[in-house]
Amino acid sequence: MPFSHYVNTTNRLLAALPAKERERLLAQCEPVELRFADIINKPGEFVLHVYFPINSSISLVTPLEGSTSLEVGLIGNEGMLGIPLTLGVDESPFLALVQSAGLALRMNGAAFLHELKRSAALQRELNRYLYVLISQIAQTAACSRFHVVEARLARWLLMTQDRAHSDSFHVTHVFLAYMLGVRRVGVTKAASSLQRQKLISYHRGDVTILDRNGLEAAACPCYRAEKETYERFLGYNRAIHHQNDLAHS
Amino acid sequence: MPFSHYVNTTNRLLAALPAKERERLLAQCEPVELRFADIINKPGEFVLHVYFPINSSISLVTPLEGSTSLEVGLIGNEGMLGIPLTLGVDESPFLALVQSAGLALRMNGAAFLHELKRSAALQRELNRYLYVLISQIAQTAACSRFHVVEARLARWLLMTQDRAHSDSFHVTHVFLAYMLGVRRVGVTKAASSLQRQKLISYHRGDVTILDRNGLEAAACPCYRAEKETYERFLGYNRAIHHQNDLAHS
DNA sequence: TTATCTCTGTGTGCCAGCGTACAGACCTCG
DNA sequence: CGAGGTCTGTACGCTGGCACACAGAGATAA
Repeated sequence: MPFSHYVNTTNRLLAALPAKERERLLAQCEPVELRFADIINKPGEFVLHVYFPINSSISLVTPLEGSTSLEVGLIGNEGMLGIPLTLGVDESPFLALVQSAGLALRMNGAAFLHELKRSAALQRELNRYLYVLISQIAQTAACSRFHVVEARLARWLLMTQDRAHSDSFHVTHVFLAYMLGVRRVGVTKAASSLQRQKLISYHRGDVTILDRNGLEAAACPCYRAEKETYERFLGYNRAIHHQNDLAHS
Repeated sequence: MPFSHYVNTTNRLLAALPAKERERLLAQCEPVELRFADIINKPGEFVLHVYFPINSSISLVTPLEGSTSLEVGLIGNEGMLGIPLTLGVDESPFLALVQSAGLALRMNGAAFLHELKRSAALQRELNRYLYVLISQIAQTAACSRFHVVEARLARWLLMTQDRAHSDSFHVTHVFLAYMLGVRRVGVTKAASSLQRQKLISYHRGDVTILDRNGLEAAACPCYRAEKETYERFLGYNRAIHHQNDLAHS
């Protein structure tokens, strides 16, 4: 089954599961095409499904009184949307919207909970992922408090590129302003600065990363910090350890 | 045993457990006196114990490169310090320090994990608490991004008062600046403004809340929002529901 | 009492980001 | 081809918080 083979290597959370449990989950997933800026979940709404992104990414946005808001988390193929379910809560505190279009696997919430009960491996994976997500939210909090727009924008672009698995993707200045919690004008300034430095190029929403290293230099240290956290707790090395653990048990 | 009777009504997380499991946990806890500004855990350090605050409170602080930092969470008698353990991780991403002095119950991490495995009720409680904590971190992120110092300070004072269960507590401007991620001077300005409005009074670190309602009006909406989240997911009403659930089962 | 340390208050210049407004370039569709 | 919508660039005055510096008042200990 080529499809299943394809996807089980692309969502890393699923990929880290023992084959049997992974197949059981995949059998209950349906592939869905996520479109840019689609809203998957509103704050306070029931969570009906969980999503495992493949090459798409999903933003977690905290609403605030008024029209302001702030992205606090970003979910790509390293994770899952629908964490509240694993915590025994059936609603989400966040607005979840598609940040870069692409493929994801969707699974019914009740079915997911049923599988979660059966699979200790899945519990373990999700727990670790939750730890990383919390770290990310906290890091983003400090970042958005202290760092200037240009550095935050650079970080955002890098994180999105990592999750889109592509050098170019679609995103407008208005959308970025919404995510970063700044004015659109602020994004325009920062973006044109990055473009002048030949780190990126864009035209009416189509952004291309030209110089990844340069962009990393322009980004705040949060990008590196976050990446290290991911590597450390969800990365390849850990997977090796995990295999060893299994071998010993 | 008067001590055990006293404490089991004061940490709400423990109080929500069935008597048998609560007693088992309490038997393995030791009471500790937490002193102002004591550091319980540094980022990246091993988590050796979990803490259930009684009338003390503990801050979770995200460190950033340089000397800057930001408080992202606050733990009082509604919760527990040591969440990473429940996620299968033995270190914390945060600096945990005592924000208001008082009593807490401390338990060995390994013993806690052992009990956690045995007690479905404890798992349930901690899961819900974790959900609330995540909401709080995200709320704080947006708050510190958008709201002015004076409103944030008011919020902070209210949250601390709630957890200290007392109208006055000890905290200096420097400490507050550290928590709020601003300059000490900024705190001095905001605090003297609140004092001019007769909402609080302070002298060399001893703060007293004079007008709680006024302070709530001066605080950003985040305070109310957060309180509602707590009530909703950890509060009394939920406890009632919980009792009903038990009765039906 | 005196020296020292801690805590709080004030002042000055600076800057990033804000709110608002407007204009030009580009795209799409009738 | 023209009309209307979308995306991006620029300008202007404003303000909250920044860095830095200094001063005075209260606490503490010799």
